[in-house]
Amino acid sequence: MPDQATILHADLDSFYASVEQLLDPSLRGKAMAVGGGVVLAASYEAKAFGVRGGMSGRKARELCPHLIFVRGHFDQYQRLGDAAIDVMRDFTPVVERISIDEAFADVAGCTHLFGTPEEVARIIRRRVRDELGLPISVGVARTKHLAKVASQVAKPDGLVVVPAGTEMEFLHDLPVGLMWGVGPVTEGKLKDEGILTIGQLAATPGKSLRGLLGDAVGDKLSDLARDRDTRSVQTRHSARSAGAQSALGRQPATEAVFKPTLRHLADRVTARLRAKSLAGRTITVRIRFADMRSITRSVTLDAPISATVMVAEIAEDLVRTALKEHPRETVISLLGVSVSHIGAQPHIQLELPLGLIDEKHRPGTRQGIARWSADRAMDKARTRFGREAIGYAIAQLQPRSSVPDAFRELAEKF
DNA sequence: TCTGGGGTCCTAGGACCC
DNA sequence: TCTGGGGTCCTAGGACCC
Repeated sequence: MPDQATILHADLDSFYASVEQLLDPSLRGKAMAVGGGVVLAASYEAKAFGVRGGMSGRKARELCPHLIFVRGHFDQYQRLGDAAIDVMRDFTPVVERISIDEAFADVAGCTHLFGTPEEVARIIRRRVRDELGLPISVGVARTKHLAKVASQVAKPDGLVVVPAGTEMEFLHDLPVGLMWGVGPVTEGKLKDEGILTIGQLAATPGKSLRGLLGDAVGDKLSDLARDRDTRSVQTRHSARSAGAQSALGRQPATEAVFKPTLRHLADRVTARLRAKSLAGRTITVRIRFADMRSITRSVTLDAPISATVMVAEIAEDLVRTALKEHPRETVISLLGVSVSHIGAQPHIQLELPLGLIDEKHRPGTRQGIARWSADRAMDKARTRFGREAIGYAIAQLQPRSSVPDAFRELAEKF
């Protein structure tokens, strides 16, 4: 365990909204949001009215009648997010990006070149402001968790350093909701026990927390509240699953609806897997009904697959079976397809999966290989001519979704 | 308050194995 | 006839994060 505060967590403030205010000066200082039906990001001026990401556009307008909505400039988010992370990489290669607008860095190895971690953090903030025109908050601490909490405390547009040795003091009066891993449900359970601050959490016996929250969450929160975070900054990590989903509004739960939708979703997911030479053994579908309750159904094969039609047909079987189990549900509002148990795409798929797949679709058969080859050819054509240039005819019938494709592309970048 | 899309990890019960 | 114990895998659901 390092004994110096060398971990930085940097987080671009209200990122999408800040970019829009950068691109269009007339938006600066105003309550504005990116999105329409749903708020994807809100400016600080809008947040002052209670507008939050994920909120419906209608609710946002109720809270803030003069709210300005703008369509996103998604290519710019990608470019500016990359540029901000690259500023951190100018100091150290030990950078762990955790989203489009957020990253950890460990500067332990570069302080002899650039000064103390606090000085590095100041330079990063200044450069992102000067070179990109964006506000970024930074936390500096001995552990990832502390650095992350510190950057939240630093917002907006601030810097908070937690010197080594002062961690418990820093955490003591902060609300438990600031901890990584405490959401509304956990916060509610803790509140019911009278535990409101991280100091109170640290004083609660681990055994009680395990009983209240389950073994894993109880142990994790015990450790974090007592500043026992041993995670290091990871520069690489491999994906464990890949998925796609689509909200449908209100659609009848019929084959005519779910078949083309699943084909489209399977195509999106498997194209991404094939682009990284990956394949997965477990196919999971999610169905959300009219009342927003959702169910999942999954099947695990003996061998990994990545062919569009194979994933699509398995997904169709799972949905068909699940809908038969819920005959009273006649309306669906969302479908999702996800592939997990991901590993490298084997060159020749010899293992035969059991379960729902009938013989002609097994990966190791000639048909399976032919389909995989056809998908690879299609992927190449798309790379040259664009995503919309080619696709399974049935998947092309999909109506345009409420979310711009550019945002989907962005969300895929992990 | 009828609410988008991409992920990660954990839990609990059952099947199965030694 | 109240009948072990440990481990792994699978499935379905849920909490959480950005």
